[in-house]
Amino acid sequence: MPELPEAETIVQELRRTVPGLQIQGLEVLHPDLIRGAEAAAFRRQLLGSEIGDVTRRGKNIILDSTPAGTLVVNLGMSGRLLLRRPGSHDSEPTHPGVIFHLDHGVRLIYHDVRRFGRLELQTPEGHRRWSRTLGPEPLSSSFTGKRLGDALSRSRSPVHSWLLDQRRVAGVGNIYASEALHRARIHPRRPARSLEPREVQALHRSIRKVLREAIEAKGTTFRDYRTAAGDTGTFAFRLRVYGRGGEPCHRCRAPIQRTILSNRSAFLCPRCQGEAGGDAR
DNA sequence: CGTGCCCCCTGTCAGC
DNA sequence: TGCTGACAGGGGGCAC
Repeated sequence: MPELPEAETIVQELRRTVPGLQIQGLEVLHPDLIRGAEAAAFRRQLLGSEIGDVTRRGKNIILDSTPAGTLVVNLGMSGRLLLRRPGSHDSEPTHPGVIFHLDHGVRLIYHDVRRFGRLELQTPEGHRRWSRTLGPEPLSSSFTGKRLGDALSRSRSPVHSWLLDQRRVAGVGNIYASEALHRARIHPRRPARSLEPREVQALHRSIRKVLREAIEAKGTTFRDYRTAAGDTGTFAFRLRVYGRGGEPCHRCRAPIQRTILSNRSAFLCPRCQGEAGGDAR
């Protein structure tokens, strides 16, 4: 569910509150959410630690905690990281998984209906190793059109599936893959290596643009995603293809199609995104 | 190694 | 009013 813009939104909100707070209590209500260690060890190491910087890698939320290590939170499909201050009038979450009790009565609640999400405490060395398995950050200056083109040229996968692979580019998921390909006018089934140089450049630009715009809108809420404050993101109103099967393309009015690629839905405009390639229009 | 498919889990909604 | 099946922002594991 949550992709880079949703994780980034949560990080920005957490940064305003949690750095400097100590973990006074920790409830692990669903031990199956804890990766890489027993829930008891996870809890023991984090108790008493102080949360430092909050950052992001791809779709993952990273909380430095001293001396425990690096806490990596992946939200899966339905995960939320909710911040609750004492005296909050918000209703209690229905599916809490892990609750961090911080200083001053502040609670950080990991909430997840489907429990596809994961929390993992990593050592500095383990964290570096894990980070190296992910592709470049698409909003960083090191993510260039040339680098994208080189990587695409080594794969026969449909470009939509390629974009979902976190080892290629970190942070793009099903919504923004469909959106970026529509903006770049590339059919999602095109083999990655078949893209022309100008199509690679268009895709590079559209990935960065759609991610930036979605961050500005605090992400896309379809059903489960919420910001740390519990708000919905507003980018759903600005989606051009995702979730719009049968509705007219905003550009050419042709009906948007839904198709299946490696068991995930991909949305496209069959007229704007010709399967044969950029020259076939 | 790269690629495709199944599965993890719960909730919601459309169709009968 | 149920029941059943399809589907949902992700990703790990396994077979080929």
